[in-house]
Amino acid sequence: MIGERRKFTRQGEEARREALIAAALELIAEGGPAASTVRAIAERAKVTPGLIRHYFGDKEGLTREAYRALMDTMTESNRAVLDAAQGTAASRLAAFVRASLRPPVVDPEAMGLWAGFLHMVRQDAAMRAVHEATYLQYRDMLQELIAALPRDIPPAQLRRDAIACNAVIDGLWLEGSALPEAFAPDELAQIGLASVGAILGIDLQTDDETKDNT
Amino acid sequence: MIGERRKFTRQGEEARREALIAAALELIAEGGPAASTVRAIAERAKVTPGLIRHYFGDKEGLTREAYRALMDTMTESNRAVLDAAQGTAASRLAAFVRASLRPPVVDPEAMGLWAGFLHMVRQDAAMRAVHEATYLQYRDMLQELIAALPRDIPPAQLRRDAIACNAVIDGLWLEGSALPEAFAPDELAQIGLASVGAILGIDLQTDDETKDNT
DNA sequence: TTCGTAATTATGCAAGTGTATAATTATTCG
DNA sequence: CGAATAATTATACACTTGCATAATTACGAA
Repeated sequence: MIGERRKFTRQGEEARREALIAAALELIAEGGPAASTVRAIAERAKVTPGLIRHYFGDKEGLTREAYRALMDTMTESNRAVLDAAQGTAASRLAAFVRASLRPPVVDPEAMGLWAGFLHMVRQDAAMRAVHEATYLQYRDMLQELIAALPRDIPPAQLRRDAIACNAVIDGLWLEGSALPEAFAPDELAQIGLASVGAILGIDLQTDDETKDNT
Repeated sequence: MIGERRKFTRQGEEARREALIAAALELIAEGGPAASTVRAIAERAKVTPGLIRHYFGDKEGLTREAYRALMDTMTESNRAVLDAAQGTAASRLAAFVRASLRPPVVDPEAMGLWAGFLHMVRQDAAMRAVHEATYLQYRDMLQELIAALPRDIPPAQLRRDAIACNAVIDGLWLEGSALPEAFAPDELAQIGLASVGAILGIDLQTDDETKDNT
């Protein structure tokens, strides 16, 4: 009578998959890939390691799906910001940039998560495809916003502008997430707006929406 | 007579430390932090695992010193580019930007290395200090170059300009390293020059040195 | 209620991990 | 040439990892 077998309730495929994916993402964000062991994942998902095999085949399968889920969430969130943005083309672009340079997007744990997956992305073709798709989706949203601006530029320039704006935003996001206390609150967003504006030759800062865009 | 004890020659502290550090860096670059086990490191350095303990105390000690060595090399290399750059302030800045957006700086393995360390940086205070110092050194070089430009701006603006230019360069470096085949050769450098120029309000592209700066 | 089945847990295992300790050997110094 | 010593290797160990397989148990259907 030493070991009472653990009680459990059946929660169905979807709930379990989500719980395991969420657990894996949390662990990678907190302690890097090394911290996301099958046992740690199972414990956090309040489940036994065997379920990982049952639902995902093996740990790599879970990791792949976790990455895909993460990227889907990010894209979805960006899309929501894009759709919610109102007003002129410039103010919509400004809102998009601002959202990318503030919490919860700028966040040390989010960056840890991103970095944790980076080396897997380099070695796994399937994951690299997901990464590339996500990157291009973001850039396309940006390009869409840029194209709507009242400017007169050759089409070839559009791609370059989008790449450049994407890069500033990425760089600021990275630095703000890696060294959070090195920047004043909203300093990143302001620099981002100024830089994107300068690159595109328009003014994004004297827009009314500087304070909030709920 | 089954096991002949392995022959060896004494190579002194410095050589062994360097070999072990180089081995650790290579392994992290190739396969991420998980690939840099004590046994793999020792094998690549043509040495036995015990030497890691002997020279670095433990694996974490080696990892710390490897990171420090990597960062020192990067800073040194940037410094060399800075010192070698000739001509007007604008052309020196252009050379600096260009060097940061071409191989061997833009390189998938270099990025893998950088990403591999990122999560350790978040958790280890000593490594975070090294990271912050390296980042600020790079930004200061940039700021120095920017300050020398023939512009008339308030001093508060200088810091912001440096942060912004650093961010574009970082972002372009990242994207070029993560998706090498997504960009034409030298496309990144051109976009970088155009963007930095736009942010600073000067022209960096019609400079003569566009082609080479050996 | 009973039974079948799929979801879930329990157990076991081979391989790999970092590190401590002991054994050896190359080199230096007298 | 011989002895001392530090550099290097060898061995051992406790722990962790991912995964396979077997045992159970919750739940739906008849």
